[in-house]
Amino acid sequence: MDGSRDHDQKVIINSFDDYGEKRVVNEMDFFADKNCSKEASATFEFKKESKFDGVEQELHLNLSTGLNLLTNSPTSDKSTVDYNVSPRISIEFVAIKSELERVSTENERLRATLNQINSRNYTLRMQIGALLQHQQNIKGATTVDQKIIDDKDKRSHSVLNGMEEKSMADELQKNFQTKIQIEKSPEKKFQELIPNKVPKFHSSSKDMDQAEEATIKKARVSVRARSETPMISDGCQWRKYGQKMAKGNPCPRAYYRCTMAVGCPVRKQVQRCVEDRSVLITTYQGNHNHPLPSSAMAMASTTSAAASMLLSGPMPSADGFMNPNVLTRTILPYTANLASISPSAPFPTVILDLTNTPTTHSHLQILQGPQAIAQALYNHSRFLNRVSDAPSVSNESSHNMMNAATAAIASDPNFTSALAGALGSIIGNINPNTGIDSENSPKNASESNMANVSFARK
DNA sequence: CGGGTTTGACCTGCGC
DNA sequence: GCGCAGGTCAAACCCG
Repeated sequence: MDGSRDHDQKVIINSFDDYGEKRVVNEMDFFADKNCSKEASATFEFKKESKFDGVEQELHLNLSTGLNLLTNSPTSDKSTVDYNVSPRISIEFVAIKSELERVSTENERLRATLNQINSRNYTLRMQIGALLQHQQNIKGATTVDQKIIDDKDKRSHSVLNGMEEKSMADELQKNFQTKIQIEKSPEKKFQELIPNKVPKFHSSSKDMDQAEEATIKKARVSVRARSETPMISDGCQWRKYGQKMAKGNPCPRAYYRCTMAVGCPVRKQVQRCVEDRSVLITTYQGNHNHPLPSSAMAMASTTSAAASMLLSGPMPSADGFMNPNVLTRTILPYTANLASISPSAPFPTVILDLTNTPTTHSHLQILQGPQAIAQALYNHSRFLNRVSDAPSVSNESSHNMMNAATAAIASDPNFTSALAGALGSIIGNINPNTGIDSENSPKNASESNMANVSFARK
């Protein structure tokens, strides 16, 4: 984008989108009427030249923000947006509508795929759990309880003879180990970044593996949110198992564990912020070993993705690797503290701060709470996609981001439109009625996914 | 009576 | 080794 200012306070702006198409904001006339300065407003004449199906089209949008730019005016909070759309938009509107239908169909297909994958994942986890339990019983079942479990287990597996059972167990174990190795690799990178915040590692590979597992297990996601209730509703069922007074905070810390499935390892701690009692700090640890209701998917996926992002190690940059604290800048470049990695926490911890009051950036004013998370994740995803080095890492992180945003959006249709609008304003190419970016078709699976979800609930 | 909460005891890791 | 703090356990208690 380039611009120049003439003597009449007009700003001429030319911009180019990602595809090199020229977008011309002809005029930003903040003080056109010098004799009527009391009601000065910003007017954007938005002229867009694009090619659709080989036919050159022009889209004229006259956007009157209605913003009273005078700071002393008592009516400054009555900002409105008026869209006077030229009839020429109708052609493009039809094209957009068909694109929307196509995207919706694609979204349904992806949703079905996602459900299928989740289902398979759940089945595999159950099989692994049963297998590990079985192996443990076989190895050293010395207590009475273990013998009882072992007997029950043997009875339940009586259909299989010993050889078949062993073969299946070996196969599962093999697959499980392969999967674990794949999932562990990013963790090694994480150790290099914050060696002081993870348990001490020893030279032997066995110890190394144990330490890595411990770190993965202990990775935490802390969510700060304003709430008058003792616990924020995240869709899961929790059972309180302890309460302690933490040092330096007069408010007690409550300990909860997930009770949606037997043996679910997820724990959470809830404590009020010492600086601001209205802020509730909820710290999640672990991954659910069971399917979640849609109401719980938003928070679970967000925290899971944040943890994955944390554990996925350094993000690439032109001159090597970035410190993970770059999250603060890349996840949400507009506000400083929505997401960060706590340097003082005993375990690697991502902090998602949802307490931010709206900023002066207009496109962020509609984003609060889960919307802010989705915004952050989307920003991060876009950032990663612009970085060319180490695509495996960036793609993985990006994918996790998008999963979280997807779940958050899908779980709450109320902010779908808001998010779509926000994304449109960020991308800078938006249909004000649909929030659809008509020509910036997603460049990769992540963005495609995001767009699909944004439009699906309309 | 079953499930959830409370609360003191216990365990563990870490710093000195 | 000792003390401290965080985290967990489990018996007692509460509630619908």
